[in-house]
Amino acid sequence: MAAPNPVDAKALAALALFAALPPAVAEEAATMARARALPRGMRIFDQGERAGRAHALLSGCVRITQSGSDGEEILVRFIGPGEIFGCVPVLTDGLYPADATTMVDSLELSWDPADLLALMQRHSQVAINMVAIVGKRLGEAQERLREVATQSAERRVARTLLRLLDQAGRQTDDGVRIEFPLRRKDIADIAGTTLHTASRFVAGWGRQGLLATRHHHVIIRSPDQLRILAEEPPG
Amino acid sequence: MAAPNPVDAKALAALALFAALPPAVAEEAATMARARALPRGMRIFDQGERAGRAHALLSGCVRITQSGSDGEEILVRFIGPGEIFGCVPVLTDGLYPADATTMVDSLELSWDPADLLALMQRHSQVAINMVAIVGKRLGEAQERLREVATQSAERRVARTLLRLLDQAGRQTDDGVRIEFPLRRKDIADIAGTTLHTASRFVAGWGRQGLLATRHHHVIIRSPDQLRILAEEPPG
DNA sequence: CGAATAATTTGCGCTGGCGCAAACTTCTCC
DNA sequence: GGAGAAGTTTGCGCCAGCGCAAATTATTCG
Repeated sequence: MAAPNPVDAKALAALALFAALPPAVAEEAATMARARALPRGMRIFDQGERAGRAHALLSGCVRITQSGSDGEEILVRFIGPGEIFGCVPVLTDGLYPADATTMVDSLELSWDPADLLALMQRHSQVAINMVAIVGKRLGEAQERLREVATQSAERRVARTLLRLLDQAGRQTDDGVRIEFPLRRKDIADIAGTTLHTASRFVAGWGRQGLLATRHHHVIIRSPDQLRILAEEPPG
Repeated sequence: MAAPNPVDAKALAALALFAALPPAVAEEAATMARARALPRGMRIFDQGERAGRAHALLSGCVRITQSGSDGEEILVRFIGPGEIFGCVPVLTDGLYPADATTMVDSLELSWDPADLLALMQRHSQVAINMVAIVGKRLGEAQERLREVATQSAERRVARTLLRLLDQAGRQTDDGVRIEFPLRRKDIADIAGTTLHTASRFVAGWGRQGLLATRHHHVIIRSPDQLRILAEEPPG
């Protein structure tokens, strides 16, 4: 299952974690990394499990979910190509805080926690980049928190789609397509509502020609209309 | 308003940011730091403002709030002694993501962003400590997110009090006292509900002798009872 | 291509908790 | 100590959106 080294150092340089660093560092990281091809639907790690590896995604996409003791879950975030995941516990309590599952066939790199830590110690810029990455996610989480606590379900669903558009939107001749396979349940879990409520809004917007769904992919035809729904109180 | 240097290096060593570091580094940070005494109710920085300083709290307490374009706000977190705040934007977009206000007379340290950045570059452990701090907060934010999205208001209010108890609880002969001055509105803003709803629950628990409020301080008489409410579906 | 399966849509009733408003209590400051 | 301000409690009505359940449609696979 594990591909042997050498891992391509150029692929590493594309990670935000290694931005603004000399190529030598990326090569150093490459020698310590392990590459793996992961089939669709594969569980990469489980919430609460000992963090045995720190991960980065080269291609594909990974769903990070967190579930409580009562079984209720939320979708914490989607990981796209070039993003890291499961790296924070290396520096905290050593336990993965969430589940990670591939949504399509994917290619990941991973490191032994001790190796990554050593790399960060040798090259402070790597650690600094990581603060920036984690800090950005913290800001996003706090913004979502405010939205879930104060805004209507409709606005939240609209904002969810807009955010995904930003993260993984690609122009097609039909509109902007979100490059993650999205079920209604996924949208609901990000927006913090139920499958049924999310479906009602998305179906309504589909009827208005604002967006369309094909093969579990959402295509936004008029982002501006959606933006209005996301900003404005219901009208 | 600004006290002149020297800043006490021993005070710095108490910050989580400088944990596991030789005293020399704390002294280096001390020479760059500026100390200020802040009166109660003072706005330290505003959301969206250019991040002119990175902050740490020596004593007192600071409330971090985030508000949206519509004026709705949430209480992101309380900062207690030894915690840093307003440090992440140093490494990201350079804009404070929230408001910070003192809740009591407080003492803060602050650095020029460039100085803190240079310090992190020279001493990777400082940057690594910061990843740990920010990562821990990210985990907490995601947990709150799940709670707001899936649990009843009652459970969330109960959990809010328990979390504050953890962060700033001190045993007294009357029960465990939360060392932050807390209005009902604060509790509501953390729990993600309204003043009225939060008040109903807290008042009810007060009537049952589970807790008491005096001088804007909450005293929990039986944390265990509260814990049951936080865990169990309403019954 | 068609059957089996999975996902989505939609109707309907119900309720948690929000919003408003008013009474009451507690702090603050002169 | 008393007037005023600030914070809290509580009653009441209402509705967004959850939960259940069933029909419909899309997707997968033999």
